[in-house]
Amino acid sequence: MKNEKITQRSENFADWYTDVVKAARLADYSSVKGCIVFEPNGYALWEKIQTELDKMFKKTGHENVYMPVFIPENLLRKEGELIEGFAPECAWITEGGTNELEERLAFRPTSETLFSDYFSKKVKTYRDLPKLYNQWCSVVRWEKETRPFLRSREFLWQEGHTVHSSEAEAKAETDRMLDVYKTFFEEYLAVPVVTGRKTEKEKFAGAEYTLTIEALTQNGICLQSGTSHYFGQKFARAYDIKFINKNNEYEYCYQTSWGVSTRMIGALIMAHSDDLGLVLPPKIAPKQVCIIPIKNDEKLISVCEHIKESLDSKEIVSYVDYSDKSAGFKFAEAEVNGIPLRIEVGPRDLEHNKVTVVRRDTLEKEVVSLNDITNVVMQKLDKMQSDMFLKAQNSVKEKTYDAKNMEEVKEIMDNHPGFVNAYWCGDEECELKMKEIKGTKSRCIVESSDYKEEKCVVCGKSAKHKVVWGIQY
RNA sequence: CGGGAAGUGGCUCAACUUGGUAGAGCAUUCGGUUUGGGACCGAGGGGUUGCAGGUUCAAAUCCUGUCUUCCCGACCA
Repeated sequence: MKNEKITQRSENFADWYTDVVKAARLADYSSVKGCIVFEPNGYALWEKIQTELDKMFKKTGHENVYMPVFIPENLLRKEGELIEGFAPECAWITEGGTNELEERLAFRPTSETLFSDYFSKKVKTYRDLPKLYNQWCSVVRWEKETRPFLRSREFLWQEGHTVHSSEAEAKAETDRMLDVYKTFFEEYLAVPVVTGRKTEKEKFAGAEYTLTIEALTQNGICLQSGTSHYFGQKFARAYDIKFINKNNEYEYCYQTSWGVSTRMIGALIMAHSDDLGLVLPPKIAPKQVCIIPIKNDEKLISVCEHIKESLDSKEIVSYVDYSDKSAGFKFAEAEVNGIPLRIEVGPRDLEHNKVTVVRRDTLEKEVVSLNDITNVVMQKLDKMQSDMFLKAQNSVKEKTYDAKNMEEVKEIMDNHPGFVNAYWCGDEECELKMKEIKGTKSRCIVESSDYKEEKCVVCGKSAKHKVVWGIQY
């Protein structure tokens, strides 16, 4: 079995990725440079991700809001580090209708400024705090090199923005949301992640610190998949967000923001999919089971429909493939689209009151009794979800290395890239030297202390941090 | 932004070197036979060759510009 439309991973991983995106009809290129069309399969996946994440946000006390897509230039410029970080990739509107604008408007690259402006009007006393908001929207960043889902000029995401009355509470929020992301990635997407703090060089423009979750692709490339930022009082000072505390004194608020984007669809594809196409974990697959009548025969179709009804009653999302294509075509179609389970209903099995169930991840076939089908499906979906996570976890373990010096780092990155654990002195110069090895960057600081025994992998001086390094997409 | 490659029916490509009626496979539509790994036979439809200029009796083909995409690099939360 081989899908002729898909380049094999061993041949060219980058081509394989775009082939899977197209063959599974997740997205296609549009006529707008650097922007993709989300096709029904891709958008359904995003909707499923949204639904599950949104539940988690609501459970942790967040409310959804919506801010404008435009940001007036002066508002964007109030916080110096932010604009410095984002200015090179802002898109600007200079005309409205037939008139040139007095002040140009940026398409939001991120909404800290709008939220801060809003908070400054709404927050008066400690009783107004905290405010825990989230918005689902798209943002625009004028990227030079783009790839479907991984980096595009307009992309969909969620950005949480919260404002608190104490440092401790805001920091706890930053940790909590990183944790929500980690849980979501591991339990729903079945994608293992490494978590930690970004270095000064890699942190979000305007943040005091940035926490991150980092995923790894099958070919050992790192994907920054979600970030949670602690702002301290930086934006509060720039946008004048003050409240009266319990001592009847004015105090600047403490803020956070956190976001994940459609890039996680890229992470999902690169973690699980294979040479036959998309592979989706059952908990995030918009369609979990495909029921295929081998022939276009009334009797077979009626059995298919009975199976679907029974699965419906257990809230398993299934569909019957009614198309008049050949059986082989339908099998291949379900595979390329990453439907977790396929049920083949044909006369041969049906003589013994049985059907064939096939798992997408392992392609394992099992002939099961029609009476047990719903239970078998539920068990298999559960098993598949946990197997996929374990498999991905093993794959990350295999691609995680320790390095003591630059030669070791170079050997790893040249031959079999992945996560590299190495100690670091904290000096940006050393970080830049690492970059000379195939663009290796710090992914995150996993633990810090003033090490005496451990030496910086670059300069050999005493280390301050244990850092995970990698090549990024 | 630098280097490289490419844009021709919906898709993949041929014809370009040497200018002269745009062609194939897949997809699609209709009819029939099929259906347990991408079915087969027959008949049809569909292209002002990315766009804009120029050269020429004549341009998919030569020239200029422009847009888009892909790969490598730089940049990038």
